[in-house]
Amino acid sequence: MSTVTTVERLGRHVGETVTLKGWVYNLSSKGKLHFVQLRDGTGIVQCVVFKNDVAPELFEALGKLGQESSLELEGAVKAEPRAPGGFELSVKSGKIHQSVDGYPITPKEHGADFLLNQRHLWLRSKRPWATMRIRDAVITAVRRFYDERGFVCVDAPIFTPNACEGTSTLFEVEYFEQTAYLTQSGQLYAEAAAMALGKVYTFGPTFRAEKSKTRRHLTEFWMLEPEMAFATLDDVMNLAEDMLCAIVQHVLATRKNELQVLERDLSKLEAIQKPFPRITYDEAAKILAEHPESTFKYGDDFGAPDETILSTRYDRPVMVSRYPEAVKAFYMKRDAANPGKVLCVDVLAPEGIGEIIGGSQREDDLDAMLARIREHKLPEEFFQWYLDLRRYGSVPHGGFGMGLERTVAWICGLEHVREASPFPRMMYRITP
RNA sequence: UCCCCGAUAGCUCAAUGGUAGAGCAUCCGGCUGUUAACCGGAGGGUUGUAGGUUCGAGCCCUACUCGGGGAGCCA
Repeated sequence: MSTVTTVERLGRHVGETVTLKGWVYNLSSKGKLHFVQLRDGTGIVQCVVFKNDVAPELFEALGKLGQESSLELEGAVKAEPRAPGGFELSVKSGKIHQSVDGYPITPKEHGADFLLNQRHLWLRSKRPWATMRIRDAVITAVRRFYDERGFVCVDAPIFTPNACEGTSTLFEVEYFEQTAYLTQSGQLYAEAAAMALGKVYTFGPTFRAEKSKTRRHLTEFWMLEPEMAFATLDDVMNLAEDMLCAIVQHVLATRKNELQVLERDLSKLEAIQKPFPRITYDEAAKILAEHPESTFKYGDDFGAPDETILSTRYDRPVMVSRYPEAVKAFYMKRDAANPGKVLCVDVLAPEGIGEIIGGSQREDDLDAMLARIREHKLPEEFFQWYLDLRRYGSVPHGGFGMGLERTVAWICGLEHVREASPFPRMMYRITP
C-alpha cells in the first residue's frame, strides 16, 4: 500500500501515489466518471474516478455510495485548478468500509431544531468542522499565552458547597448525605491558588441554571479565569487586552481557511490590535443618555441592547470600567478615587455578541470584605476559607473570567453561542 | 416568569375554507470534468395533540405539547 496521508498534507505529495481514509462528503457521477468529495477530518478533497482506471466492481460500488459512506482511496495527487482546494486525487484503487444510504443531513438547508437534534452528525458538516477547529485554536492560544507569561494552570473544583457569588441560580446535585452545586465560577479558588503560586489560571466547565433563552446563553460553558497576586485593575485590563490580541492573531495565523469556510470578514479580525478603547461606566452612561433607543437609567447595569449600542461604536473590543458597586459582585474592591464605584472591567466584543470578559481587582481588606459579605447577606460560614486569604498575607490582586463560547462566537462571526460548543447544553436541550 | 413567532413527506418549504404539492434525500435508468451537477422515471402523508365552528378545516377558534429568539437574570 502507498503512503497514507491526510487532505491537509496533500500539497506535499503532488505527483506521488497516496492513500486517503475518510468519508463521502458528496458524490456526483457523470456515467463513466465519478467525482467523490472525500472528507477525512482535516479537510475535503475531490477524488476523480474514471471507469477505465479502476476495477469494474469498484467503479460500480463507488457509484452507489451515499453521503458519509466510509472508504479508503488510493491514487495520484495532482494540482488541479478545477478542483475545490486546488488538488485532486486520480483514483486507481480503493476499499469501501461501509456503503451508506439515507444520511439525514443533506447538502441543502436545515433548521436549527433538526440540526441540534443531529449534533452528533452535524459536527461532520463544514461549518461545525471549521468552528471546532477555531475553538481548538483559541484554546491553544490561551494556554500558550499563559504558559509564556509564567502562569500556572490550577483547576478549580466543579462540585462546590455553595454559590461563589451568591446570586446566580445553580444546579443542585446529590453529594452523598448533603447537597452540592455545580460551579458557576472558579474564581474564589483561583484567588487561593494565586496566593500560593503567584500567577495562575483555571480553565474548565461552568454551569448556570438561569432560564435564559437567548443566542448568548448556554447552561454549561467553558470559562477561563486568570488571577494574579500583586495586581491592580490596570494590570487586569492590560492582561485582557494582550490576551485577546494574542488569541485573534493565533487564529488568523493558523485557521484562515476555516474562517473563510465561515465566510468571516477577515478585516474585522485584523483590526483587533492594541490599544482597545477604554471608557468608564460614567462615560458609557453619558453615551447611552444621548442615544435615542436606549432606556438605560443611571445606576443600573447595562442591558443587552445597551451593550450592543456601546460595542458597535468601536471596531475592537471596548473595556468599560468602574461600575456602581450595587450592580456588581461582593468581592470587587471599591475605587478610592470614585465613591460608590468598584474597580471592575467588562470587555464587550464588537458586532453585538456582548460581554466576553468580566474582571476586577479584588477586595483585599479583611474588614471591608466581611462588611460586603454581610451586606449581600451571604452565608458567612462558607466564606471562612476565603477570608483566610485576607488574614494571612493579603495583597492587591485581581483577574477576570472569559466565556470561551462567546469568544469563539465573536471570532467566528456566529449567530448563536450554541454553535461554538460541540454539544451545547441549553434550557430546553440536553441531547445528544 | 413574561412577550412574540412557529409546527404539512426523512429535510427545506408551498397549498383563497373546496381532490395535500415542489425541490432535496431514497430507489431505478442515462451521461468522461462535476462544483448544492444535470436529464427521465418511481415510491413516500393520521398536516404536533385534543376539542370546537362549518355542508366541508392544513387553513378559522380554544386549550395543551414541543421548539425558536427576545426580556428579566446572567458570562
